[in-house]
Amino acid sequence: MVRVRIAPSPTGLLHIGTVRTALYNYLFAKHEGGTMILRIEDTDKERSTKEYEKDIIDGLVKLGIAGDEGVHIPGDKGYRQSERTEAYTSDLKKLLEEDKAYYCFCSKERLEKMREDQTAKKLPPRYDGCCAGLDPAESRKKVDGGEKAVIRLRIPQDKEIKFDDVIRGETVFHSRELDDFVIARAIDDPLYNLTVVSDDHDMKITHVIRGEDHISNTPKQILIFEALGWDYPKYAHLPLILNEDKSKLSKRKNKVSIDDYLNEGYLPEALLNFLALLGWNTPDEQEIFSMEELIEKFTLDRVHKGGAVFDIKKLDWINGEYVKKAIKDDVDGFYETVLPFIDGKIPTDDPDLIKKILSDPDFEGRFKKLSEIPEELAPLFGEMPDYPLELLAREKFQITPEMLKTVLPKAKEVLGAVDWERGDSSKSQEISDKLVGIVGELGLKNGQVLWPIRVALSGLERSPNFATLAVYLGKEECARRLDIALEKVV
RNA sequence: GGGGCCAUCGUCUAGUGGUUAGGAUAUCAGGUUUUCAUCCUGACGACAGGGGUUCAAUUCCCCUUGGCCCUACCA
Repeated sequence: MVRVRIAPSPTGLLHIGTVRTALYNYLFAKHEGGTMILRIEDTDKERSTKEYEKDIIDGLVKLGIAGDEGVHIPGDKGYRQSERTEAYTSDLKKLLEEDKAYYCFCSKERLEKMREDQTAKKLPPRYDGCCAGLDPAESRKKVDGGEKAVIRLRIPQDKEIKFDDVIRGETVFHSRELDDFVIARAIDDPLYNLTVVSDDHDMKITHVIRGEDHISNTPKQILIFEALGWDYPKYAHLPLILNEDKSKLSKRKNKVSIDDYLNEGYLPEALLNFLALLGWNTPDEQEIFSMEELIEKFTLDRVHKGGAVFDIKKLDWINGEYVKKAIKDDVDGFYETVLPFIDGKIPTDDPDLIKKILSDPDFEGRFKKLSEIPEELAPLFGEMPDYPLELLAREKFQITPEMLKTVLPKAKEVLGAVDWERGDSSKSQEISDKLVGIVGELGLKNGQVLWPIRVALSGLERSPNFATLAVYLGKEECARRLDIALEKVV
């Protein structure tokens, strides 16, 4: 039975990289019919906060990769490391009793200086084993007497540590490259490598799927597993997500918090689809996948080894595809998700009108992100921006003010002859035909008629086309805007 | 410095001991009875370098180079 975990530490908002790792764990677990555990790694009391923890859990639930039946979250069947101190203490005691670990009384200052010296001599910075030879009973007495001491793992002298990475194949480290690293600040204050091992064992994790940046932690953790006499899980190290300059994705160079993307109007499914493709794909040419398809098709053997640059342009494209699909499939649901983005910017007293606009073919593809919607819809609501006569009498189309004096009233007359309810797109063709008819009637060119009409209706250099504008502006507003244009001419 | 990982268009990637090295995105150009957007068509664009192995290497091996990760009493 496959059992995986996603183990974020609550020291920041939910990170894109965490989401990708969570997604791969989720897809793997679901594909294999296994379970996934959400474990909050909050042993660093200085940096961990409840706010971040909440943001992470809520975010994963919101994205749909935690909180359902197969994925346990803290309070449910998930875990919080801060609540497992007894387990760690008991493991630490065992290691101490069996002399697999020892107390170290070295001061931070001494260690720091030692590291500096080693670095200066171009030696690898390693613990010198100063306290390794201390009598355990003596050390114990000193600690009981209140003296401060960290706990270090005793590393085997000359040993190869091998593991078969599911994604990378056999990976070998030599124990000589490691030093007796600290596994706890105190008997009741464990550090990362110890807690991970303790948790992964107690939680019966079968596969550890995590970022490549943990490869070098793996031999350390394996050594702890062995010291404790436990089998260790299978490891799968995922390629990193990269900044444009190929360095590890960082908030200095990119937006990394998932909230930023959600707030900008990227859809959760689009985000997940995009993230899934960063380091994994299918041999066919499919790029858009539903969650069901991802679960069905996801396998670790198709995960890449090389890191992938986070390309926001591609995300925009994928999001655009999802937006189009969402409008076609369920415009009511889409309107609900759009509401927070347009509220206060576009009148929302007539939801049906907005839904019609969103569904209009002329609006297809006009927004890739929900945050772009208010701006795109603005020409249809409220007051137009003021614009100069030159915009109306565009030189490019050889439009003269004299032409406008006949075209604009003609347009008003033609539109006056058509009856339509604001938003009745079935009249779009008729409106269009009538306005295009002016072209032949006055013996002008398309641009000489249609451009000024469109500008008059929108006040903008760029906008949806004249018929679309007319339909959604409504008859009265069209007349009013044509009058405004006419005033500029006379 | 040490250790580890990685290497196909700008980016995400497919792929094979013999292919016109494929797709997507981005960019550019043309078209879609006005603009913008969409859409369609087209163009541009890659096997890091050097050695081997082989009749034949982008593909297998080695080296170099380059990039990245780790090198905490963070996770």
